[in-house]
Amino acid sequence: MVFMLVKDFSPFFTFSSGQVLNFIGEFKQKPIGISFATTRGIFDVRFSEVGKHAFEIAYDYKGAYSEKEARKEVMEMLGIGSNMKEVYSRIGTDAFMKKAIKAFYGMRLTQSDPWITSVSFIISQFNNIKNIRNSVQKMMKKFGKKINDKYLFPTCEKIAKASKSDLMSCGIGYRYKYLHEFANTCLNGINLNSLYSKTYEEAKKELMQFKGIGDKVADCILLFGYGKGEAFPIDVWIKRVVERVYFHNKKKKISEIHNFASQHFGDLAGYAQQYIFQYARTYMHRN
DNA sequence: ACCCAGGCGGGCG
DNA sequence: CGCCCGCATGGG
Repeated sequence: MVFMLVKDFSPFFTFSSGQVLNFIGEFKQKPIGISFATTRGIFDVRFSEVGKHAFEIAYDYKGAYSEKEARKEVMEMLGIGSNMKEVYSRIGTDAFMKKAIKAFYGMRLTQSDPWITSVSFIISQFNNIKNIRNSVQKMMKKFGKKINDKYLFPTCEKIAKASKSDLMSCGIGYRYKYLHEFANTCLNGINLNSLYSKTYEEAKKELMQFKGIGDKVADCILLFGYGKGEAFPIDVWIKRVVERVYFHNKKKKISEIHNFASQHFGDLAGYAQQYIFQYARTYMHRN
């Protein structure tokens, strides 16, 4: 069992925000524990509140990780490597952002691995967060290796070789063809790890070659799977709010919103996006 | 019985 | 380019 103390952290906001879909267990206002499955192991994490926005984190793990790798994995998964004072001072540059930061203080950007993130966000299109999590859980149960009472996240080989009816039984619907093709290419063609060293633009271009990965899903993968902080996923909510708050409610093209995000938030655009998204979902309505 | 969900691909002008 | 349409499925 390993312990860490983390400040400016809210496990509840971090994990109820729809960045990570492969954790096990429900989140309540006072979270006590959570488990993550990767393709290599299971992490059990517990949180104890020790002060305002401060938590003691205890974790244990099983699987093919050295202690050092496990620690890095946990830090990435919880997003506890960032200096939030600095993040907030750089994205909190106007009244709206300050309000969003105050409302979700301690929400971190998390990072899972590229394969898990890609699968999750290919399923996410034209879907809702509850369904996405359900599908991910079903895939883990159906195709993941069982460790005690839990399941690993399935490897790309498992998904590539799954029968159509088995994969369809996870409730992924018409996205089956996207996921099937993606898994097969990951098995035989592209190595997802090769995108770490590419620039944001290059990596995005490559991801968007896949059917089922468009502008928004590619940005989610780059942000939540590769930690490329300048990615700014634009879904219907982000588009609406940015137009409303920053453009006097005028319609803007996706490319114009990307330009705005890049100029306004730079390499912290992804962080800004997460706060805008949560604030919009929680406190604003559709029109 | 409807309606909606962190979009995307394809077809059209 | 911009616009428009269909899309599997589960939950409210």
